[in-house]
Amino acid sequence: MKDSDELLRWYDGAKREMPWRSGRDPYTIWVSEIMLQQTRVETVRPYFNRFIERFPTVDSLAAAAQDEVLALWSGLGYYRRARQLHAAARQIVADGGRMPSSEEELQKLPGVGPYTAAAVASIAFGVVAPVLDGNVERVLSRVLALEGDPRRAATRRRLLEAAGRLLDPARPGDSNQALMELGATVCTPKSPECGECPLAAGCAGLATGSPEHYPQLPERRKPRRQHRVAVVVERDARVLLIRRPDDSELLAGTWEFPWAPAGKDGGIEQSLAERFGGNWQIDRRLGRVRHAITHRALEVEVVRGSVAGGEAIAQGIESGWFTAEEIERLASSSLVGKILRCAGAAGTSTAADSGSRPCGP
DNA sequence: CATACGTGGGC
DNA sequence: TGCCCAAGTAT
Repeated sequence: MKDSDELLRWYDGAKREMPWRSGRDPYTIWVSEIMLQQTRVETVRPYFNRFIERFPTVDSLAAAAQDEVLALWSGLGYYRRARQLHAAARQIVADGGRMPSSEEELQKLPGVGPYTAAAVASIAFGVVAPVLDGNVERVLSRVLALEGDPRRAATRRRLLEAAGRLLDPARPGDSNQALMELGATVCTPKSPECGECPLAAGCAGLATGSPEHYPQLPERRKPRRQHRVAVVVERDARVLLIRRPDDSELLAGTWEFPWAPAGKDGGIEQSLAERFGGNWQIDRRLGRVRHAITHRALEVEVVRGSVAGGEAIAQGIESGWFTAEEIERLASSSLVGKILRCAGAAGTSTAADSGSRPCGP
């Protein structure tokens, strides 16, 4: 039996149930593929369900405000995906409302690269196009016992060719998903279960005796650590948030507490004044939130504060006073929720008198 | 081509 | 605790 047949037979018996696998609506599949970028299936599942319930069609997504889209994305990470998904939906509607069906058209959408274009084209439209994601890269690096960094362009071409050979022209979408599912559940980064693998017979990596040796990924750079002081300013059961600019490199378009770099002696109030205007008075009582990001780790110390001089937030910086309910609905960074719970502000927690006890994860 | 982007889970 | 990893894309 051909490898592609073995693979599909295995997939038919071993595939996991996923909400986006129930239908073949291109919009739904597109949304799922964007959410799944660098994100585990189990993490995506609840976000996907909430998102599709609120935005069941391209038109409903295109008609939404960006803040609401970001709020539904809150906690999922890589927020650029949400903004680009939203922008792409508006682009599609402006062009007539039909989902693009070819790889070439799909890849013109913001946030859609080679992987997502091939995934949507094959799964939703039956286009015979191989995908190359992290799973496929690992599975085929092992099958071929490929030495060297698999992310080099030349190597990727070879992997894509191998993926194409495993594609069943009658079921390209299932073939692609089968290879990814295999990587996610059997051909895992550590301790692969080669006994369960439909490709084991022809796997050169397994034949070497140490399939885990592949793929040979380059070392990662260590993240740098940043220390910040975030200020929870509360007034009439509302808290002050600042909106990050859309072109911000980090957490663009999301709301956050006013913050300043920590460590400058006595300079927090001054730093805040320079950044946001107004006279800041800070009551240093609250705890600490650790916010880890892949490439930067933030150690956020949370303190209470107040702003003298009315709404003295510098012009040009978008800011607002939010109730806990509004934050629940609209605030788009999960760090805001963490800090709010830590601070016990606006009636969101019973930890209001947590004193200087560190809090957070 | 290297780097940055977020977060949560596993060991 | 700290490190690795996960259905990639944009710059």
